[in-house]
Amino acid sequence: MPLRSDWSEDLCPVRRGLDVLGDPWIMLIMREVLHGRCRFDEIRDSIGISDAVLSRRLRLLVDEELLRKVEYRADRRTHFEYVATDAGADLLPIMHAVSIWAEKHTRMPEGGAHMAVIHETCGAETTTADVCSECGDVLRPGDVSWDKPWKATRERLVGAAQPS
Amino acid sequence: MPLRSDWSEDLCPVRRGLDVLGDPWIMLIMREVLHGRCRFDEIRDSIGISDAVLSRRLRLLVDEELLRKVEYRADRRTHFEYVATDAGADLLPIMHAVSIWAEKHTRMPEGGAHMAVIHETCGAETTTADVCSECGDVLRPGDVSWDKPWKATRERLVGAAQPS
DNA sequence: TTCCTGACTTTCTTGAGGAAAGTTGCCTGG
DNA sequence: CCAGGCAACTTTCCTCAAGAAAGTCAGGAA
Repeated sequence: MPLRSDWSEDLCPVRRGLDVLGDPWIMLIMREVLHGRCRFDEIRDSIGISDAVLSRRLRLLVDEELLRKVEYRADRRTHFEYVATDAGADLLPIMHAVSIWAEKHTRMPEGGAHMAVIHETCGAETTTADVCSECGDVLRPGDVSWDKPWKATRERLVGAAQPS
Repeated sequence: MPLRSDWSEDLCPVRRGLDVLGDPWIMLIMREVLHGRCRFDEIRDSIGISDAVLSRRLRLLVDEELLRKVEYRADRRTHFEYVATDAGADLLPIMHAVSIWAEKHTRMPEGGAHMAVIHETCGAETTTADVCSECGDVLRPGDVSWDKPWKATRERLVGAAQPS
């Protein structure tokens, strides 16, 4: 439904999933939100998307209930931010799977390094997508950090917002 | 590199992965190949892609070494078929992750049903993406069947071709 | 020789992507 | 009280990809 063909009525779940996820920006936007970068300009600047496209994608993601748009007040101004719903937070295994695949099968560019996914609950690095390879627990955004040596950061992800 | 922006030099593996996988057709084509539908016209007819786009995508997938194009003779004619490389076969966890997500978070259309992924090695259905939730083995295409009740099929996937 | 088929390539129109500039409403400083 | 910023979009314009349909080409088959 979002871009070209509408596959939301397809019987095969892979196709129904790709109806939403088969766009390169969707996953990047969701990744930023799960990293706590939730404002329009933060997302735009960190992934390098044009205003027009970001605006369209955010509307789509709210329609599809992967994000929820909420107002909040900071420094005496009203801002908007986009927070993940349960459906949005559940994209984490797909991101892990993509990341595992890319580390194995794409060429690591100059200055790159291995990105470790740390399951903070048990402290170990996990090498599988949806359950921790060390302790077997389901991986949820709030329990996981992404360690990016090339940026010298280790960021704990943020999970789904509680439904208001 | 494939469509619009080139993200193949990005330091983040998620972005490098999406450089190739962030297109709805790529995953569908690879799914057909892993199901043993390897010829141009088989792929076209089963996923409903236009000739021009399929041709471009197949060239891309061969360039990126997810597929290999091979000649074979059948019924006294020479045909071409596209077979998965190791990198192509390793997309399986991503497909599983997409399918698990879609079954949980998209509306099941009229006439649909749950698609079970069966790990034939142990005989159980697996509910995780990359290792069998029952026995813990790594899931490889040759050991997995997709059971689609709405088509009354249970197809064993085909793995990577041996490098020639 | 002509027909058919597999595997594309070409043509054409519509619509999405990307860059840049314009818009709107809230808020602050002078 | 007015000018200026800023956040969050929307508009405009140009180029290029998607999708539909028709054309191409080579190897058998009738």
